[in-house]
Amino acid sequence: MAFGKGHHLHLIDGSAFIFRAYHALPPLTRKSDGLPVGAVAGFCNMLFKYIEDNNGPDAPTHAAVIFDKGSHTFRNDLYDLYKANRDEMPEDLRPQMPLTREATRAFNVACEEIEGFEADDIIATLACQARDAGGRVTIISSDKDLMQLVGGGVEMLDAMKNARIDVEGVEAKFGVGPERVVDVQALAGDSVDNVPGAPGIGIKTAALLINEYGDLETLLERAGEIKQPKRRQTLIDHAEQIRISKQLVQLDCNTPLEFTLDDLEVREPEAETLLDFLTKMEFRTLTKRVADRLGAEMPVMPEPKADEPAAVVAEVVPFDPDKYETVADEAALQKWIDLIHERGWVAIDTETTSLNEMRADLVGISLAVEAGSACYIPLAHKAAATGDLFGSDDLADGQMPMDRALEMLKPVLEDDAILKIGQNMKYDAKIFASYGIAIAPIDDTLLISYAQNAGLHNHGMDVLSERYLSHTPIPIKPLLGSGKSAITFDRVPVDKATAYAAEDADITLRLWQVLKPGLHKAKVTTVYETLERPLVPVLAQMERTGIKVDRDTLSRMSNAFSQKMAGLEAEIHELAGEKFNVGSPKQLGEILFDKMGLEGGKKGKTGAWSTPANVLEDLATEHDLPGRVLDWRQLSKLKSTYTDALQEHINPETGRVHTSYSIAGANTGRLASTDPNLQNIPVRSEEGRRIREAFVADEGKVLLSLDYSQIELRILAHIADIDALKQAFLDGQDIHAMTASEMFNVPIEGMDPMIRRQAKAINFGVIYGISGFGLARNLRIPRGEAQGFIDRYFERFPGIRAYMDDTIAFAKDHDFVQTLFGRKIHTPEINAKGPHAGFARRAAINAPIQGTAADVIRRAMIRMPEAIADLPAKMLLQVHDELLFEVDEAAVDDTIARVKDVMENAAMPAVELSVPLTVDAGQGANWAEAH
DNA sequence: GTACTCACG
DNA sequence: GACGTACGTGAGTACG
Repeated sequence: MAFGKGHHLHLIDGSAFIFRAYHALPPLTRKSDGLPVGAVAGFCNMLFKYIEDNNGPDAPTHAAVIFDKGSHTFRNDLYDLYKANRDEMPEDLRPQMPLTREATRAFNVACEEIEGFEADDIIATLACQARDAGGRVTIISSDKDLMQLVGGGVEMLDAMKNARIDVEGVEAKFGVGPERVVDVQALAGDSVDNVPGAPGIGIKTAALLINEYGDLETLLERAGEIKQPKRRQTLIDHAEQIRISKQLVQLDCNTPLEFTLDDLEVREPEAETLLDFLTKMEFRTLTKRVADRLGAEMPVMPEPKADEPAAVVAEVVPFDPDKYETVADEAALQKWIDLIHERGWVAIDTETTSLNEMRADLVGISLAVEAGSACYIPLAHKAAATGDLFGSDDLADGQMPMDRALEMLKPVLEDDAILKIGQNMKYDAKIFASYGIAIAPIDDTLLISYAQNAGLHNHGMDVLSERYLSHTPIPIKPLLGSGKSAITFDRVPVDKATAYAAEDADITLRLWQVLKPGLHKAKVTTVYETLERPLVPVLAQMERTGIKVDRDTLSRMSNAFSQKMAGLEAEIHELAGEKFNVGSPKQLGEILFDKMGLEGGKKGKTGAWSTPANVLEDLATEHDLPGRVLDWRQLSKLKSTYTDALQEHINPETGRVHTSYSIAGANTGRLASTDPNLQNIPVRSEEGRRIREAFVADEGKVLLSLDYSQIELRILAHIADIDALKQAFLDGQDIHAMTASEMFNVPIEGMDPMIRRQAKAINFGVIYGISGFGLARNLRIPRGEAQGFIDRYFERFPGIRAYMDDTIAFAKDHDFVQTLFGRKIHTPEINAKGPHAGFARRAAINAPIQGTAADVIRRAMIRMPEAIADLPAKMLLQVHDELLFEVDEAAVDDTIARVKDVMENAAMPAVELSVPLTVDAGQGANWAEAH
């Protein structure tokens, strides 16, 4: 029966499948000969999934995969720049192209291509024919160029989002119906295909115009009527270019075909042909799945040799918790250790009783050696006791002794030839360190993602799994519960623990397979290998060392603060004439602005009064109350955040505070310190500064603080290449005084401190992406005056303006900015419109400077352990431009010399800065003295 | 959970 | 012409 009513044609955009497969998978190769087959593997998986998903009641009666063929088409004759901006096809993809055709035929799906025609035109022609014959059509593609075909029984299916696109979908995308899509595209152009369109007109404006004038021809004829002068002129000037653009985007429904719709009838795959092909490609898992599906026997496949790592499994293996093994005895563990030796790598994850590594006890270890192949080794799970709400303290059955397991694993974990892969390896490294195991070498999926994707998204396992594996990990919450009833992992039943823990290792391994090749593609391999990965053992050691904090000092201060606060509170209530919660900005606002009627208050987005310090400072001239509140707030902050909270963080076993640094916390490359944050211990106010007296050196030792002097300004001077600034640094001048001297024509000798202060504010402002508003607020001067300063500054240092413009232009082009060491910081909002834009611009200006400084100190830290290995000195803390050490009194001078040398030369040899980096040193019995 | 406030570089 | 603005963090408290 000829194709007609009741028939349903599926047209698959083959190129789209290929490119998705290519980019989604790591560059896999065929084991036997190294032929690149990653895209073919992904293509086959997608095709197989498509076939499996389409055998229901709405199954297609006809189907074909359509490919492009030849690079020159009639569109190139119309416009020689058509698709001229396309990158060359990647080297390792080219040889896979014929294989995708072969794969399609092997699946017994019609495979069509015509020399000199784009797939889109063949699809258009077939869709028109099928529609005219009264049948239905589904185009499987997300290419917006094909949207013009939708309607009259033709729909699209975006396989990636699994979303059907009908007429309404097209209208949502283009703002017009399918029949006017080409008109909109002709106006808007298309940067992907290099279709010029009308400059300055995008989809939104194009749809607006087409809807107003009906169609493109009418619009062009009546262009003179358009009100907006710029738009009118654009359309008049570029009418011809727009008409050509329309021809470029208009699909051709009259492609000469050498086959008919009836040739595309759906056929069952032939088992032998298909399995032969898959076997030839050496797709083990897919071959197995296809064999199962077709009821055929699994063909014999060449086994990977035992003495070399197996090929990365190319196929997408489904997640299946039932497949994970619980390892309960030595024999089972030995089997896994053998597998690890065969592979040369293993993904590993530890389960413990606490997120705080210093207090955590090991509960179990999970391992994964290939996608879908993972195990969990329970080691300290507690038995569930009947009738006892709190469970038993006895160990559960079916676990091997922890000592024995660690004894067996230690040689593997410390084996130079075996790569240990983890997600946030610093955590696991610290756990293992507490059991005397120095895990190395390592890879860390969190850091691999950070190196290539900083600024785009977070790098936690949940996010990465969703994003790169389309898989939602088993949540931990249901296992542990929350709040008071929460249990620790050792109380989780072993079977549930296995499903959860082994999956984590499995996910980690798959993430590594997907993400690791991306380092090279993004050209950040060096960043990862010199700035991220080596930091893991360094920070692990620093965190485990911790810093001694004197509880009595904190406790005494806390009591003193309490008393002062009580006095202030009474005064405040007296002044207010009523009692209220001084700590509530909402209540305070009501007292100040509603009751007392003071001016100058602003409300936040919740409608409550906002009472930040700067507002209270202004009000303090009017009334006594705001000043008291400011004093109270300072004490409250110091007490709650520092003197009280810090005591909670003193580890009872070590008597020290062990912060945790997140390597991937800040987008710019800075570290972030948590639990507690030791990077924001007070220093600016005299009262707060005394908190630092509680950070002390152990007996017989001294604290050393070494910090970079003006590192960000030096880096700015280098990057922006400002001769005057560079010279000032070379001469060892006071940089703020020099700036003031240049700007205000005053001599450096005997300079008014106010002038210098203003110059200093400007220097900082420059680093932050200065604005008149921001500077005005900071210096508390009128906005116009601040703007005058900025103008004068740029006049005097034109290179700074050039640097800013260049940086923003670079960010707009690339969607990222870079540090001197190649670290990429993505700026996804840089091309956004509206209030985000200014924000993104300033962040883009700041990121290379802040990031380069962060890179420098990272390099210093990574070199430090070796540099001070023979000294009785330990590195304790990092505070962005400062490193804190604890050292025997006798070795103070040696340590200072050694550390200074490492820090001042940290940029070299990778980068030779044109300004010197200088480091100041201080020492004392506590941090207040040392700083 | 979000908003506000404030500590640091 | 109006709007909203210094960059990067973490944490404690109030409040719905």
